[in-house]
Amino acid sequence: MSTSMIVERPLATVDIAIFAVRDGALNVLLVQRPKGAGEPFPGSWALPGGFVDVRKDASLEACAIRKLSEKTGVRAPYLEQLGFWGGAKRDPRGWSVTCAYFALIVPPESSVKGGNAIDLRWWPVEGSNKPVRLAFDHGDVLGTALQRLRSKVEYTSLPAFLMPDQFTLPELQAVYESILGRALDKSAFRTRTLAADFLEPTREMRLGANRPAQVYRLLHRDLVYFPRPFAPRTRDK
Amino acid sequence: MSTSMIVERPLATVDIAIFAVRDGALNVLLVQRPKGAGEPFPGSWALPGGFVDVRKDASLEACAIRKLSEKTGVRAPYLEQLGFWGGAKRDPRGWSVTCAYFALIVPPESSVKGGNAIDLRWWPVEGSNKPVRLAFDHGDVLGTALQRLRSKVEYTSLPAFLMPDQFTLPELQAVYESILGRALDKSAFRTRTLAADFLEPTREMRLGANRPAQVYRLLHRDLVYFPRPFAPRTRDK
DNA sequence: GTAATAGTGTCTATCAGACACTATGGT
DNA sequence: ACCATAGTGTCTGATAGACACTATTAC
Repeated sequence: MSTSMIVERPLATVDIAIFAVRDGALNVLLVQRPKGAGEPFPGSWALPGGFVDVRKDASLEACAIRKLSEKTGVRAPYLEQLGFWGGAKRDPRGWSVTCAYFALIVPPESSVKGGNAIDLRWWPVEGSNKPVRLAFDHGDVLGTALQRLRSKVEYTSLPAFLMPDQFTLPELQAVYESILGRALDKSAFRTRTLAADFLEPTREMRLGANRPAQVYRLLHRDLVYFPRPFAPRTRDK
Repeated sequence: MSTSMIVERPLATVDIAIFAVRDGALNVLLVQRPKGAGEPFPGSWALPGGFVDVRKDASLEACAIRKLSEKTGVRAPYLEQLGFWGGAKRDPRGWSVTCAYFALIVPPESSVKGGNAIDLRWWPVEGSNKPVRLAFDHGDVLGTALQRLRSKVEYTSLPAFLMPDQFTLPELQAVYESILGRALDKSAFRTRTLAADFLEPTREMRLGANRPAQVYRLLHRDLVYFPRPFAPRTRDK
């Protein structure tokens, strides 16, 4: 049971499924694997991430925040644990464990070139399709992340973290609808959202070719759970 | 970015929060740390677990199932991922990651001595108190496990996995109530539980000093989500 | 019968969905 | 005035909690 018994340690990586809304559609950020000799899955797309650096990183979360900041420049994302995947076969280099995170960000205005990242690309998550065949078991990881996202959208304020600082209720509703893939009733949406008490009206109104909309901002950065999920449609006439 | 760059790998462990109901109360299984020289937290109680064995274990889940079987003899527990904890400071032996699982079992009739485990003990989880000061950051892990358990009890069939093969509805309700720490309405409980369609009546009745109760068994081993959580009390007169 | 618990029926408060209605800007 | 979208009011169906009621056994 002592450390000396441990002959071999698994590889340890951190990977992040980073989501953002671009042009009204949910996107995930992927990175292309290097093509050097001995690299696993050369040229394939993968979730951003990599080995834990036991010198630089004080914790797994610090590691995730570092990687996310390196790739996107975003410093305060919504970040939660997604899960872990570990086994002998998932990485040809050996027994490996990945601790996967789930991040929601507001996409940086410039392209996502916070660092040296030219092999970085946003991929739309259309329907339930995976963007491409991903490296390692990242297809599973991304699938789990999408499941988590869609499930939490039913009963939490998650999509609020995909919004810019200022937004209107119809804009927020559109994001809910685009992730859920179905329309929601305006009245019910407004009632439950405002009752959940995580939005604060600003003094501004969003002007357009119609009646202006109240602009809101987040009151705090906590995830709020609604008392019930959106009900499945009852009257289907 | 290649493997050769990795000078040091973190330690990788798997730990399991194993819960069971004993004498009507929720218990967690803990193991006492060995007292040998160089051992971290000698004599402290900890969650069962230990290093991943890259020779024996095909995956993290296989590792968890192996450890659980070694400690309890139970082969088909309810098992889900709980989360991961990793950092430089949590284990004095070095930068370490633990992948923590969450298991619900029916306590073996004999004491929990499936293996060589004499330093193994069930601890009641009274109120929200931790049983003792635990080794490593296992207090945090156990706290998270309890939170998860209590939260899921509000809106899933989780407690069914703490029941023996055959049980009655009042028995199941008692388990819900003991985990939640509050009474539930009998009628509402029956309606929602039976509507969720994961119980199958057997031909047996549980006899006692009163009207016999229908005995049920699980229809399948999937976790069922109720459409809503138990509502907070509305009429509090 | 009495005690005790299992199980049912009924009422009501709540609330989300449906949907029609009003409000308010641009053009 | 007309359009388009923001925002509100009202009805209704579904359902969980409350709680009283009935059912069935042991004694």
